[in-house]
Amino acid sequence: MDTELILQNISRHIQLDKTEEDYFVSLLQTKYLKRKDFLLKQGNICRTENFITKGCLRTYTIDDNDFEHIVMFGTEDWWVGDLFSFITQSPTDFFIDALEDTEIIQISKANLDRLFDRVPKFERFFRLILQNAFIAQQNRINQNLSCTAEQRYLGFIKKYPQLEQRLSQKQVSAYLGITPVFLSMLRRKLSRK
Amino acid sequence: MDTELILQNISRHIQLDKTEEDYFVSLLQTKYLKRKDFLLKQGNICRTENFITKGCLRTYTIDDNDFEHIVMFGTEDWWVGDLFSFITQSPTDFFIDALEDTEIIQISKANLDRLFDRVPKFERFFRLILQNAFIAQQNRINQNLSCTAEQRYLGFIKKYPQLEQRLSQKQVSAYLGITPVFLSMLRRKLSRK
DNA sequence: GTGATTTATTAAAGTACTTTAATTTTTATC
DNA sequence: GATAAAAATTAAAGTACTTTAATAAATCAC
Repeated sequence: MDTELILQNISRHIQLDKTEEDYFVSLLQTKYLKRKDFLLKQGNICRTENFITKGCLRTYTIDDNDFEHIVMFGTEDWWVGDLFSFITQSPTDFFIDALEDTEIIQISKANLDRLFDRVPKFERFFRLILQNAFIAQQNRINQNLSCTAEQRYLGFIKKYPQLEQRLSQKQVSAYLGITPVFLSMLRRKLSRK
Repeated sequence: MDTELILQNISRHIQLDKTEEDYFVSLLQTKYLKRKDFLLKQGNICRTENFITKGCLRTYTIDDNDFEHIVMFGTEDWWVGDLFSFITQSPTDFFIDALEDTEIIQISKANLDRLFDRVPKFERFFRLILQNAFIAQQNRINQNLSCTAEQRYLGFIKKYPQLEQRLSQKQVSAYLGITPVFLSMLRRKLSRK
């Protein structure tokens, strides 16, 4: 297993000694997803936290009219999963699938609980991860409230320039909360400027 | 200081012995806000986490056109503050003010850091608080993406029936992301049904 | 309690965004 | 490499929501 990226991710927040590092690594599993494979489906229980080492995932819902709404993207160096389902071990509302062939490192609920007991520093690590995610979400809510679709699109490509290249406009529009048709119109308008 | 509510809030997540409880309480301060008083203004640094024992606060931004957008309300038994500013001790983007005369219990950044050191259980407590807030935000983002204003309004009054009674329609509309005029139209339409 | 200020209501006109549908372009599949 | 499938573009008509403005109702301040 290639654990370089995940250990680096962790070392940005907490320092581990060799024993702790080895113990942590012993709790991990690698998983490969082909494009369009599901990591999680609505109604399932989310049994792992997942760190992406390669590829791209999306977390989304499907509404009553069969429209998809993307709550978040995840790519290299990101953690994904449904926290609520994971913590409560209850069925999730979300779908998570792969937009590209993807490689993830997983830790199960039982192993994470053991990890918290044995290396309490990880409580801090997951708190910090969560804090960052919380802040990002808060900003997104604020932008949804205060910005037009055009402003949100510009904000998105500014914040995630490399990600936008990898996504189809359909995916971007499902994240911004507009139709693909309208995104196409926006892009034309912007390119004429 | 009346610490009954805050200790009860904490005991829902972690168990403290008498010494820990006393130590925690020794780090707290009470503050009173009159209606319209500010707890935090854009550009200030958020220096405390705040637990509401009485009253009601709102966290909001003001956009370029002077419109207010409410990111969250807080009332009895809720924690409020700007986490990003608090953690990084950098200037906040948010305003927090009182919609009613309000009583809060505060803990400063320095005291919270001491608390984490001395009673590490509190790391867990704040992680759990944060998890709940994260999940609530995720649901809100999803609803913003997938629901009409009418559906969001109905969802809001269903989720916070008692809170809606205490708020003006102007505040509710600033939370839903619509104009007060349109909310008034929605309410009329719904009442005719 | 009275006047001043803020909030809510209503209507009419305007705009941002959606829907539908037809065509073109790109990507996936065998 | 040919065919099928999915994504992007464009235009035209429709709808959800905003803006403005005028009036009424509720709340605030002295």
